Amino acid sequence: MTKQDKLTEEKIFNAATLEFEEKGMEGARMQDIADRAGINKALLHYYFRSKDKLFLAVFDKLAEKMFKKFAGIFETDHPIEEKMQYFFVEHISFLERNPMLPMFILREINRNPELLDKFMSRINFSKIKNGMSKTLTENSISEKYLGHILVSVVSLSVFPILARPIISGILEQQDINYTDFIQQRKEFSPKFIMSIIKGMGEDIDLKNE
Amino acid sequence: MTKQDKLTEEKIFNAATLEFEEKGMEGARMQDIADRAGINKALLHYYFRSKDKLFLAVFDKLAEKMFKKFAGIFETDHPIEEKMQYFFVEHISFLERNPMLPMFILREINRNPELLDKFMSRINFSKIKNGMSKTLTENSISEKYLGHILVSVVSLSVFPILARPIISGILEQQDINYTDFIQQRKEFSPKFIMSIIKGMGEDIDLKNE
DNA sequence: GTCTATAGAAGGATAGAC
DNA sequence: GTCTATCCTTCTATAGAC
Repeated sequence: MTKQDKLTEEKIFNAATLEFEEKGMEGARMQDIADRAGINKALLHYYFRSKDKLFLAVFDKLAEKMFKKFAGIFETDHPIEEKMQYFFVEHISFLERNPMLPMFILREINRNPELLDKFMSRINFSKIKNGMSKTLTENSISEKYLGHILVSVVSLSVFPILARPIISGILEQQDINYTDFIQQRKEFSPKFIMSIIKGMGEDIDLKNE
Repeated sequence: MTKQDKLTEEKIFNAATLEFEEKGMEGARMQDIADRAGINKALLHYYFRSKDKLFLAVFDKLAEKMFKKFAGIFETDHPIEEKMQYFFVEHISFLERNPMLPMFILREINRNPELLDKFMSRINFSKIKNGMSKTLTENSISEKYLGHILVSVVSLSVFPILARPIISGILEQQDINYTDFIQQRKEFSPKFIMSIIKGMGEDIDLKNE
């Protein structure tokens, strides 16, 4: 493979990534990808054979990107409070730079459930699990609540990005800026999670049974 | 309009609702809608003129459905704790019966931002705002945190439904059933929100400034 | 490796008979 | 009001020249 090949393939792949991420498999057009890459439609097929194969390559890269960033943040060895502060700042900042990523992943898995396997193979859940279970023990919370804490963490960071247009629309009615709102959430969300964990420790119904 | 007209139009509309909700504007096929309604493609155009008009009618109905259920739950006049318990049970149960609804709304607004206006016109935010601001005052929390509480509430109820395939996949690895998990969330989520509100009241950084 | 031209399939929309 | 047949556009994919 020559230098020129690599360059063209990369141009195509990057163009396809932008196009698929924004419009999804069903909305993306091979012509638009070619235009974005500054080449011509036939070349797409020369390098990737079909739209489906091109899409799968893009999905795989974006699935890895989504999870790599996510898991990496959890791997630190700090106390839970700092870990949460670090997580929300880093993860929400990441999502601000990649605002289409969560919608892309969820939309495409919803469209074609077979993609879930591809996505799951990118996930190494044990790392996250290990990083968190110590924290739970310290707060005398049963491990069976790990899932509920993690889902809450991800909900609080991802949903406000997913629902940006709607949230933005409602905030505007109150003269609040969406971007400002998101900055505030980087600070508030870890406090919210700490409150939840603290509440779990106190609530007899949620404590070790 | 005869009785037969009404019946056919209804059959078409219901079939279209199922089809659009599941596959979205770009994934839905007029042929599939016709098949589902047990009639033929030409009749779709006779009643709704175009795919776009049919889609808009469906979107409008589903936007109303989504918000009606949502706001209605907030309108009760009970103390915050009961209100939250009621909200999560009712809203998550609603989403279990309509698991595609949140993805549909978010996907379509993301695809075509013009739909946001249509959606916003279905929202009467002041009702919710009034219902909640009394609660905030009682807990000596500034009204400027209303948005953060509401977004957190919706995040916790909607995201676990949106991300069902992924969450389900991860839970399976731990031998946990997704449906059981969701039942638990009906009980836990209001506790989480109460912890957050309580934490706000105690946290000097989040208190009235 | 890259282009132009075009084949071929799919899907939305309409004409016209009943 | 409902159907069959068909048009027309759009889009993926390939053939073939350079």
